[in-house]
Amino acid sequence: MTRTRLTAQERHVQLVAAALQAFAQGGYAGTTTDQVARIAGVSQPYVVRLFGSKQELFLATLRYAGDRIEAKWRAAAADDPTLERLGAAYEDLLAERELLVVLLHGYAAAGDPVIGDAVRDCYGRLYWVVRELTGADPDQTRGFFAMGMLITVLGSMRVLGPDPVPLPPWATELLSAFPGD
Amino acid sequence: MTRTRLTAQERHVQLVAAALQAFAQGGYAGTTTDQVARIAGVSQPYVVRLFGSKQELFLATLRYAGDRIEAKWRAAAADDPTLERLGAAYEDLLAERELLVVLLHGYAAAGDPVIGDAVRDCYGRLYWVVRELTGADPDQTRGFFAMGMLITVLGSMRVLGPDPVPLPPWATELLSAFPGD
DNA sequence: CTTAGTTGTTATCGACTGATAACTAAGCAC
DNA sequence: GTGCTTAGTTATCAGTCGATAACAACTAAG
Repeated sequence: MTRTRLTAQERHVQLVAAALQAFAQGGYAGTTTDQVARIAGVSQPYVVRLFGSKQELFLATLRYAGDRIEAKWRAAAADDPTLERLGAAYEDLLAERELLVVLLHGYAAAGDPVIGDAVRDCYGRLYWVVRELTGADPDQTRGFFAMGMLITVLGSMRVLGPDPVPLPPWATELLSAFPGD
Repeated sequence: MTRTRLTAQERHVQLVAAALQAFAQGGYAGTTTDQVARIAGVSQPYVVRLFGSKQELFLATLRYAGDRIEAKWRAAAADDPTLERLGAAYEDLLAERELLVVLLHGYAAAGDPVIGDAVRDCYGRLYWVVRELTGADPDQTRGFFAMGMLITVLGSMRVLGPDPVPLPPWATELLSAFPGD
């Protein structure tokens, strides 16, 4: 079987997808470029060369996650430009938990100046998108993002989303009146 | 100068404090036992031997952070057993950002089964404490934790708490109507 | 003083990891 | 088909890290 050669651009896309899986699982420091390479089926040095460094790959992955969330929200707003609709769209994203978890890793790792800048940019972008799409005032928007962070954390803890752990009592109670379920 | 010898118990306490600083900065995988040892002024192998493994040290640090938050809330509730009061107490904890950030690292790293169990236990404990102290219903409690997660993430991003980064416009707007400021 | 328990250190190792360099081969233009 | 560009590999390394083992030093009891 002859390997199919991809363009550098196609390989970039494929590697970011692989990195999303890997980084969501292990975080920035806890993931090796070799793990990403194996998922994508290429050699480890090639990953490093395509992105320049592991950090650049992580930043690209954060940007990708932000892009996906923005796109999801824009699609939802085209249907109904309300916070409720966007909230439902965000809950849908739990189906691809890696998207949210990799950003959570980014927030936690914001102590690193480079990652901090990237993650603040991402958050700010999403903030303006929500305001632009829904016209919600800052107070409502803050409440929206608060619930979003709770969903994100619960998703990361496997209490929400696919393949949840056996739910402890506190979790079932906390989620009992959850709009989306 | 002769080194002061501490009891193993005192050393444990001191090392958890050091680990809190270090793990908050770099996360679980991104922090070395040597960094923790240097902060505490002991040798790296001694840290490992006292806790058995790096993972045990991290778990001890998570428990400590949970304990501190619980204690803060109990003290606040003795003053006034309302969600508002506990929320103000939580914002006060931003002064010790490491406490919140190390837990955030824990949530993000919940993909590891051992850390996941620990972090779910911690979250559940805090959930019951809030309900017990304030008598709030699940719906109100969920809103409380949602705002708590937003505060935690913004604190980790250095947008809230001590030594903030120069605030981008989205951040000032998001915080404009913030109760605590 | 001596013996024993506890606190701590230095020495060392095997495994791992990101990165670099040198090399190979596929596709495309002419 | 020949030569150039681009995609991808193997080989290798210097640095790092958690862990283990062996040893040293302080303290207290009898």
